[in-house]
Amino acid sequence: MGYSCLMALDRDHVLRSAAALLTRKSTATMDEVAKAAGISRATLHRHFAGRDALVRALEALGIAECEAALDRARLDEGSASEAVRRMVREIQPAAGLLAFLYGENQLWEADGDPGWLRLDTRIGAVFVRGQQSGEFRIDLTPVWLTEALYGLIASCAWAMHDGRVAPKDFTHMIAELLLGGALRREES
Amino acid sequence: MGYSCLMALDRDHVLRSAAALLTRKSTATMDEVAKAAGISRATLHRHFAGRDALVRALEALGIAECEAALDRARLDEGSASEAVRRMVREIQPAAGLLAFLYGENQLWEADGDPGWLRLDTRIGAVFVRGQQSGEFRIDLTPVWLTEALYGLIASCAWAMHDGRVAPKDFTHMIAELLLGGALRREES
DNA sequence: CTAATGTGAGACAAGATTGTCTCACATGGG
DNA sequence: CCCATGTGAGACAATCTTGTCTCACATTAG
Repeated sequence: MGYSCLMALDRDHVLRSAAALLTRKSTATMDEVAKAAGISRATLHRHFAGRDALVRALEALGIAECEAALDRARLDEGSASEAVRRMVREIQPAAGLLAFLYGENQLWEADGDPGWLRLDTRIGAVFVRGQQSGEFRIDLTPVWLTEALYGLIASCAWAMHDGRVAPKDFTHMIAELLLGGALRREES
Repeated sequence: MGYSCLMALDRDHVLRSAAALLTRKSTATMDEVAKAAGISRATLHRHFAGRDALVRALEALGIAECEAALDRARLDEGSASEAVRRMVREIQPAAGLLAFLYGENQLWEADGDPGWLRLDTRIGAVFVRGQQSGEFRIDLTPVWLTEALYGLIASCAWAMHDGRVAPKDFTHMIAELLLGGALRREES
Protein backbone atom coordinates (compact mmCIF):
# COMPACT_ATOMS: atom_id res chain seq x y z
CA MET A 1 0.00 0.00 0.00
CA GLY A 2 2.97 2.29 0.57
CA TYR A 3 1.27 4.93 2.62
CA SER A 4 3.78 4.97 5.44
CA CYS A 5 5.87 7.54 3.63
CA LEU A 6 2.87 9.81 3.14
CA MET A 7 1.87 9.36 6.74
CA ALA A 8 5.35 10.31 7.90
CA LEU A 9 5.37 13.37 5.68
CA ASP A 10 1.96 14.41 6.92
CA ARG A 11 2.95 13.81 10.51
CA ASP A 12 6.05 15.91 10.13
CA HIS A 13 4.12 18.65 8.39
CA VAL A 14 1.54 18.65 11.16
CA LEU A 15 4.27 18.86 13.76
CA ARG A 16 5.90 21.82 12.01
CA SER A 17 2.60 23.66 11.73
CA ALA A 18 1.73 22.93 15.34
CA ALA A 19 5.14 24.16 16.46
CA ALA A 20 4.77 27.37 14.49
CA LEU A 21 1.28 27.99 15.85
CA LEU A 22 1.92 27.00 19.45
CA THR A 23 5.03 29.15 19.53
CA ARG A 24 2.81 32.14 18.92
CA LYS A 25 -0.25 31.00 20.86
CA SER A 26 0.61 28.35 23.39
CA THR A 27 -3.04 27.91 24.37
CA ALA A 28 -4.22 27.11 20.86
CA THR A 29 -7.03 24.58 20.57
CA MET A 30 -6.69 21.21 18.88
CA ASP A 31 -9.09 22.63 16.34
CA GLU A 32 -6.82 25.59 15.69
CA VAL A 33 -3.81 23.31 15.41
CA ALA A 34 -5.68 21.18 12.90
CA LYS A 35 -6.77 24.19 10.86
CA ALA A 36 -3.22 25.57 10.90
CA ALA A 37 -2.00 22.27 9.49
CA GLY A 38 -4.75 22.27 6.88
CA ILE A 39 -6.37 19.10 8.17
CA SER A 40 -9.49 18.31 10.15
CA ARG A 41 -9.56 17.69 13.85
CA ALA A 42 -10.45 14.05 13.20
CA THR A 43 -7.30 13.51 11.17
CA LEU A 44 -5.25 15.29 13.78
CA HIS A 45 -6.57 12.87 16.38
CA ARG A 46 -5.67 9.97 14.10
CA HIS A 47 -2.04 11.11 14.20
CA PHE A 48 -1.86 12.14 17.86
CA ALA A 49 -4.08 10.54 20.45
CA GLY A 50 -4.59 13.85 22.26
CA ARG A 51 -3.15 17.19 23.08
CA ASP A 52 -0.73 15.58 25.47
CA ALA A 53 0.59 13.25 22.82
CA LEU A 54 1.00 16.18 20.45
CA VAL A 55 3.06 18.15 22.94
CA ARG A 56 5.16 15.08 23.70
CA ALA A 57 5.76 14.59 19.99
CA LEU A 58 6.81 18.23 19.71
CA GLU A 59 9.14 17.69 22.64
CA ALA A 60 10.67 14.66 20.94
CA LEU A 61 11.01 16.63 17.73
CA GLY A 62 12.71 19.51 19.50
CA ILE A 63 15.12 17.16 21.24
CA ALA A 64 15.91 15.35 18.01
CA GLU A 65 16.54 18.60 16.15
CA CYS A 66 18.76 19.85 18.95
CA GLU A 67 20.78 16.66 19.03
CA ALA A 68 21.16 16.79 15.28
CA ALA A 69 22.28 20.41 15.59
CA LEU A 70 24.85 19.46 18.22
CA ASP A 71 26.09 16.69 15.95
CA ARG A 72 26.52 19.12 13.08
CA ALA A 73 28.25 21.62 15.36
CA ARG A 74 31.15 19.21 16.07
CA LEU A 75 31.44 20.47 19.62
CA ASP A 76 34.76 18.71 20.26
CA GLU A 77 36.64 20.47 17.49
CA GLY A 78 38.53 23.74 17.71
CA SER A 79 38.22 26.22 20.53
CA ALA A 80 35.28 26.21 22.88
CA SER A 81 34.28 29.65 21.61
CA GLU A 82 34.06 28.43 18.06
CA ALA A 83 32.16 25.38 19.23
CA VAL A 84 29.61 27.66 20.91
CA ARG A 85 29.26 29.76 17.78
CA ARG A 86 28.71 26.69 15.62
CA MET A 87 26.26 25.36 18.17
CA VAL A 88 24.15 28.52 18.14
CA ARG A 89 24.21 28.65 14.35
CA GLU A 90 23.06 25.07 14.01
CA ILE A 91 20.35 25.43 16.63
CA GLN A 92 18.78 28.44 14.95
CA PRO A 93 16.34 26.44 12.77
CA ALA A 94 14.91 24.88 15.95
CA ALA A 95 14.82 28.14 17.92
CA GLY A 96 11.07 28.71 17.55
CA LEU A 97 10.25 25.19 18.63
CA LEU A 98 12.67 25.45 21.52
CA ALA A 99 11.11 28.71 22.65
CA PHE A 100 7.72 27.04 22.80
CA LEU A 101 9.03 24.03 24.70
CA TYR A 102 10.99 26.26 27.07
CA GLY A 103 7.78 28.03 28.05
CA GLU A 104 5.92 24.76 28.52
CA ASN A 105 7.00 24.50 32.14
CA GLN A 106 4.53 21.67 32.48
CA LEU A 107 7.20 19.44 30.95
CA TRP A 108 9.81 19.95 33.63
CA GLU A 109 7.81 19.43 36.78
CA ALA A 110 7.97 15.67 37.19
CA ASP A 111 9.93 13.40 34.89
CA GLY A 112 10.83 14.91 31.57
CA ASP A 113 12.20 13.25 28.51
CA PRO A 114 15.75 12.05 29.32
CA GLY A 115 16.77 13.70 26.08
CA TRP A 116 16.89 17.04 27.87
CA LEU A 117 19.45 15.65 30.27
CA ARG A 118 21.56 14.42 27.36
CA LEU A 119 21.37 17.84 25.73
CA ASP A 120 22.24 19.62 28.96
CA THR A 121 25.21 17.34 29.40
CA ARG A 122 26.51 17.85 25.89
CA ILE A 123 26.10 21.62 26.02
CA GLY A 124 27.49 21.86 29.52
CA ALA A 125 30.52 19.84 28.41
CA VAL A 126 31.44 22.61 25.98
CA PHE A 127 31.50 25.15 28.79
CA VAL A 128 33.46 22.75 31.01
CA ARG A 129 35.98 22.31 28.23
CA GLY A 130 36.28 26.05 27.82
CA GLN A 131 36.84 26.49 31.53
CA GLN A 132 39.43 23.74 31.74
CA SER A 133 41.36 25.17 28.84
CA GLY A 134 41.35 28.56 30.50
CA GLU A 135 39.30 30.05 27.70
CA PHE A 136 36.19 30.67 29.83
CA ARG A 137 35.91 32.27 33.23
CA ILE A 138 35.19 29.93 36.10
CA ASP A 139 32.85 32.07 38.22
CA LEU A 140 29.94 31.34 35.87
CA THR A 141 28.96 27.71 36.31
CA PRO A 142 28.44 25.50 33.25
CA VAL A 143 24.93 24.77 34.49
CA TRP A 144 24.09 28.45 34.50
CA LEU A 145 25.72 29.04 31.12
CA THR A 146 23.65 26.20 29.68
CA GLU A 147 20.48 27.60 31.19
CA ALA A 148 21.38 31.08 29.97
CA LEU A 149 21.91 29.74 26.46
CA TYR A 150 18.41 28.30 26.44
CA GLY A 151 17.03 31.57 27.74
CA LEU A 152 18.85 33.65 25.15
CA ILE A 153 17.69 31.36 22.36
CA ALA A 154 14.09 31.70 23.53
CA SER A 155 14.43 35.46 23.93
CA CYS A 156 15.95 35.91 20.51
CA ALA A 157 13.33 33.67 18.91
CA TRP A 158 10.68 35.84 20.49
CA ALA A 159 12.39 39.07 19.46
CA MET A 160 12.71 37.77 15.92
CA HIS A 161 9.04 36.87 15.90
CA ASP A 162 8.22 40.45 16.85
CA GLY A 163 10.65 41.91 14.35
CA ARG A 164 12.94 43.39 16.97
CA VAL A 165 15.88 41.24 15.86
CA ALA A 166 16.69 40.26 12.27
CA PRO A 167 16.91 36.50 11.66
CA LYS A 168 20.33 36.97 10.08
CA ASP A 169 21.63 38.35 13.38
CA PHE A 170 20.47 35.39 15.45
CA THR A 171 23.82 33.68 15.76
CA HIS A 172 25.80 36.86 16.26
CA MET A 173 23.51 38.33 18.89
CA ILE A 174 23.35 35.18 21.00
CA ALA A 175 26.89 33.91 20.62
CA GLU A 176 28.56 37.28 21.05
CA LEU A 177 26.50 38.18 24.09
CA LEU A 178 26.98 34.76 25.65
CA LEU A 179 30.72 34.70 24.97
CA GLY A 180 31.85 38.29 25.16
CA GLY A 181 29.09 40.17 26.95
CA ALA A 182 28.14 43.77 26.45
CA LEU A 183 31.44 45.29 27.53
CA ARG A 184 33.96 46.40 24.98
CA ARG A 185 37.20 44.47 24.85
CA GLU A 186 40.53 46.26 24.95
CA GLU A 187 42.15 43.81 22.60
CA SER A 188 40.07 42.85 19.63
CA MET B 1 -15.68 52.29 58.29
CA GLY B 2 -11.99 52.10 57.43
CA TYR B 3 -11.93 48.87 55.55
CA SER B 4 -10.07 50.19 52.55
CA CYS B 5 -6.75 49.51 54.19
CA LEU B 6 -7.71 45.93 54.96
CA MET B 7 -8.97 45.48 51.44
CA ALA B 8 -5.72 46.77 50.01
CA LEU B 9 -3.68 44.48 52.23
CA ASP B 10 -5.79 41.53 51.26
CA ARG B 11 -5.58 42.42 47.61
CA ASP B 12 -1.83 42.68 47.75
CA HIS B 13 -1.56 39.42 49.64
CA VAL B 14 -3.74 37.70 47.07
CA LEU B 15 -1.61 39.08 44.26
CA ARG B 16 1.58 37.85 45.90
CA SER B 17 0.16 34.38 46.42
CA ALA B 18 -1.18 34.26 42.89
CA ALA B 19 2.18 35.34 41.51
CA ALA B 20 4.00 32.68 43.50
CA LEU B 21 1.56 29.98 42.41
CA LEU B 22 1.25 30.99 38.76
CA THR B 23 5.02 31.22 38.45
CA ARG B 24 5.16 27.52 39.23
CA LYS B 25 1.94 26.44 37.49
CA SER B 26 0.82 28.96 34.93
CA THR B 27 -2.37 27.00 34.23
CA ALA B 28 -3.58 27.06 37.82
CA THR B 29 -7.33 27.31 38.32
CA MET B 30 -9.06 30.24 39.96
CA ASP B 31 -9.93 27.80 42.71
CA GLU B 32 -6.27 26.88 43.17
CA VAL B 33 -5.32 30.55 43.22
CA ALA B 34 -7.94 31.19 45.86
CA LYS B 35 -6.83 28.24 47.98
CA ALA B 36 -3.19 29.34 47.68
CA ALA B 37 -4.19 32.75 49.00
CA GLY B 38 -6.21 31.19 51.81
CA ILE B 39 -9.50 32.64 50.64
CA SER B 40 -12.55 31.27 48.89
CA ARG B 41 -13.21 31.54 45.20
CA ALA B 42 -16.09 33.89 45.89
CA THR B 43 -13.85 36.35 47.68
CA LEU B 44 -11.27 36.05 44.93
CA HIS B 45 -13.95 37.03 42.43
CA ARG B 46 -14.92 39.98 44.63
CA HIS B 47 -11.36 41.31 44.28
CA PHE B 48 -10.78 40.43 40.62
CA ALA B 49 -13.66 40.19 38.21
CA GLY B 50 -12.15 37.21 36.44
CA ARG B 51 -9.01 35.42 35.52
CA ASP B 52 -8.24 38.06 32.94
CA ALA B 53 -8.48 40.84 35.50
CA LEU B 54 -6.20 38.88 37.83
CA VAL B 55 -3.52 38.50 35.18
CA ARG B 56 -3.83 42.18 34.31
CA ALA B 57 -3.42 43.08 37.96
CA LEU B 58 -0.33 40.87 38.13
CA GLU B 59 0.98 42.61 35.05
CA ALA B 60 0.43 46.00 36.65
CA LEU B 61 2.13 44.77 39.83
CA GLY B 62 5.12 43.49 37.90
CA ILE B 63 5.44 46.76 36.02
CA ALA B 64 5.17 48.77 39.21
CA GLU B 65 7.79 46.65 40.97
CA CYS B 66 10.12 46.95 38.01
CA GLU B 67 9.73 50.70 37.83
CA ALA B 68 10.37 50.95 41.55
CA ALA B 69 13.45 48.79 41.08
CA LEU B 70 14.71 51.04 38.31
CA ASP B 71 14.12 54.05 40.53
CA ARG B 72 16.15 52.48 43.31
CA ALA B 73 18.91 51.53 40.88
CA ARG B 74 19.63 55.18 40.00
CA LEU B 75 20.42 54.27 36.41
CA ASP B 76 21.88 57.67 35.59
CA GLU B 77 24.63 57.54 38.18
CA GLY B 78 28.10 56.12 37.75
CA SER B 79 29.21 53.90 34.92
CA ALA B 80 26.73 52.02 32.79
CA SER B 81 28.16 48.74 34.05
CA GLU B 82 27.47 49.65 37.63
CA ALA B 83 24.02 50.84 36.66
CA VAL B 84 23.32 47.44 35.12
CA ARG B 85 24.57 45.66 38.22
CA ARG B 86 22.37 47.79 40.47
CA MET B 87 19.45 47.26 38.14
CA VAL B 88 19.76 43.47 38.26
CA ARG B 89 20.15 43.51 42.02
CA GLU B 90 17.07 45.65 42.52
CA ILE B 91 14.99 43.62 40.09
CA GLN B 92 15.72 40.32 41.82
CA PRO B 93 12.73 40.46 44.21
CA ALA B 94 10.43 40.72 41.20
CA ALA B 95 12.22 38.03 39.17
CA GLY B 96 9.67 35.30 39.79
CA LEU B 97 6.76 37.51 38.85
CA LEU B 98 8.62 38.72 35.78
CA ALA B 99 9.34 35.16 34.71
CA PHE B 100 5.64 34.38 34.86
CA LEU B 101 4.67 37.48 32.91
CA TYR B 102 7.42 36.87 30.37
CA GLY B 103 5.91 33.47 29.59
CA GLU B 104 2.40 34.88 29.32
CA ASN B 105 2.83 35.65 25.64
CA GLN B 106 -0.86 36.38 25.54
CA LEU B 107 -0.04 39.80 26.93
CA TRP B 108 2.14 40.93 24.03
CA GLU B 109 0.04 39.99 21.07
CA ALA B 110 -2.16 43.04 20.66
CA ASP B 111 -1.84 46.12 22.84
CA GLY B 112 0.00 45.59 26.05
CA ASP B 113 0.26 47.83 29.04
CA PRO B 114 2.24 50.94 28.02
CA GLY B 115 4.27 50.37 31.14
CA TRP B 116 6.32 47.75 29.30
CA LEU B 117 7.29 50.36 26.75
CA ARG B 118 8.36 52.70 29.53
CA LEU B 119 10.46 49.95 31.10
CA ASP B 120 12.02 49.00 27.77
CA THR B 121 12.91 52.63 27.18
CA ARG B 122 14.49 53.13 30.57
CA ILE B 123 16.48 49.89 30.40
CA GLY B 124 17.48 50.48 26.81
CA ALA B 125 18.69 53.96 27.75
CA VAL B 126 21.29 52.42 30.04
CA PHE B 127 22.72 50.40 27.19
CA VAL B 128 22.62 53.42 24.89
CA ARG B 129 24.51 55.40 27.49
CA GLY B 130 27.10 52.66 27.79
CA GLN B 131 27.55 52.55 24.04
CA GLN B 132 27.86 56.32 23.72
CA SER B 133 30.46 56.44 26.46
CA GLY B 134 32.45 53.72 24.72
CA GLU B 135 31.92 51.36 27.61
CA PHE B 136 29.74 48.88 25.71
CA ARG B 137 30.27 47.38 22.29
CA ILE B 138 28.05 48.70 19.53
CA ASP B 139 27.39 45.53 17.54
CA LEU B 140 24.82 44.37 20.10
CA THR B 141 21.78 46.61 19.83
CA PRO B 142 20.22 48.11 22.96
CA VAL B 143 16.94 46.49 21.98
CA TRP B 144 18.53 43.08 21.96
CA LEU B 145 20.42 43.70 25.20
CA THR B 146 17.14 44.69 26.83
CA GLU B 147 15.42 41.60 25.52
CA ALA B 148 18.35 39.46 26.61
CA LEU B 149 18.18 40.92 30.09
CA TYR B 150 14.55 39.89 30.39
CA GLY B 151 15.40 36.44 29.12
CA LEU B 152 18.29 36.00 31.52
CA ILE B 153 16.15 37.14 34.43
CA ALA B 154 13.46 34.63 33.52
CA SER B 155 16.02 31.87 33.01
CA CYS B 156 17.72 32.56 36.31
CA ALA B 157 14.41 32.73 38.13
CA TRP B 158 13.55 29.34 36.71
CA ALA B 159 16.96 27.89 37.53
CA MET B 160 16.65 29.21 41.08
CA HIS B 161 13.22 27.64 41.37
CA ASP B 162 14.72 24.28 40.40
CA GLY B 163 17.70 24.71 42.67
CA ARG B 164 20.24 24.89 39.87
CA VAL B 165 21.27 28.42 40.83
CA ALA B 166 21.57 29.79 44.36
CA PRO B 167 19.47 32.90 45.05
CA LYS B 168 22.55 34.69 46.36
CA ASP B 169 24.19 34.31 42.95
CA PHE B 170 21.32 35.87 41.05
CA THR B 171 22.87 39.29 40.53
CA HIS B 172 26.34 37.97 39.82
CA MET B 173 25.27 35.33 37.32
CA ILE B 174 23.06 37.65 35.31
CA ALA B 175 25.08 40.86 35.46
CA GLU B 176 28.44 39.21 34.84
CA LEU B 177 27.16 37.17 31.94
CA LEU B 178 25.34 40.11 30.42
CA LEU B 179 28.25 42.48 30.83
CA GLY B 180 31.36 40.33 30.51
CA GLY B 181 30.22 37.11 28.88
CA ALA B 182 31.72 33.71 29.32
CA LEU B 183 35.18 34.51 27.97
CA ARG B 184 38.04 35.24 30.31
CA ARG B 185 39.42 38.76 30.24
CA GLU B 186 43.11 39.34 29.79
CA GLU B 187 43.09 42.32 32.10
CA SER B 188 41.04 41.87 35.21
C1' DC C 1 -15.40 -1.68 -12.05
C1' DT C 2 -14.79 -2.67 -7.13
C1' DA C 3 -13.13 -2.43 -2.79
C1' DA C 4 -10.07 -0.61 0.59
C1' DT C 5 -8.10 3.27 2.68
C1' DG C 6 -7.69 7.92 4.24
C1' DT C 7 -10.10 12.08 4.95
C1' DG C 8 -13.51 15.93 6.19
C1' DA C 9 -17.56 17.22 8.41
C1' DG C 10 -20.33 17.00 12.01
C1' DA C 11 -22.83 15.07 16.09
C1' DC C 12 -22.44 13.64 20.75
C1' DA C 13 -21.42 13.14 25.63
C1' DA C 14 -18.15 13.93 29.31
C1' DG C 15 -15.29 16.82 31.79
C1' DA C 16 -13.34 21.06 33.39
C1' DT C 17 -13.53 25.93 34.23
C1' DT C 18 -15.78 30.04 34.73
C1' DG C 19 -19.04 33.56 36.26
C1' DT C 20 -23.04 34.37 39.11
C1' DC C 21 -26.06 33.62 42.59
C1' DT C 22 -27.95 32.58 47.34
C1' DC C 23 -27.57 31.61 52.11
C1' DA C 24 -25.60 31.14 56.65
C1' DC C 25 -22.04 32.76 59.75
C1' DA C 26 -18.62 35.68 62.04
C1' DT C 27 -17.01 40.17 63.44
C1' DG C 28 -17.00 44.82 64.65
C1' DG C 29 -19.18 49.47 65.22
C1' DG C 30 -23.05 52.19 66.90
C1' DC D 1 -28.07 44.50 71.88
C1' DC D 2 -28.64 45.18 66.81
C1' DC D 3 -27.14 45.67 62.40
C1' DA D 4 -24.01 46.26 58.57
C1' DT D 5 -20.24 44.35 56.20
C1' DG D 6 -17.24 40.84 54.57
C1' DT D 7 -16.62 36.04 54.06
C1' DG D 8 -17.01 30.85 53.05
C1' DA D 9 -19.53 27.26 51.13
C1' DG D 10 -22.10 25.53 47.78
C1' DA D 11 -25.43 25.34 43.90
C1' DC D 12 -26.25 26.53 39.24
C1' DA D 13 -26.08 27.38 34.30
C1' DA D 14 -23.11 28.60 30.53
C1' DT D 15 -19.10 27.90 27.98
C1' DC D 16 -15.16 25.68 26.16
C1' DT D 17 -12.33 21.82 25.13
C1' DT D 18 -11.72 17.28 24.50
C1' DG D 19 -12.22 12.47 22.99
C1' DT D 20 -15.07 9.39 20.32
C1' DC D 21 -18.21 8.21 17.11
C1' DT D 22 -20.65 7.87 12.50
C1' DC D 23 -21.28 8.83 7.74
C1' DA D 24 -20.32 10.40 3.12
C1' DC D 25 -16.77 11.39 -0.28
C1' DA D 26 -12.31 11.12 -2.85
C1' DT D 27 -8.45 8.48 -4.32
C1' DT D 28 -6.13 4.56 -5.77
C1' DA D 29 -4.60 -0.25 -6.18
C1' DG D 30 -6.13 -4.63 -7.93
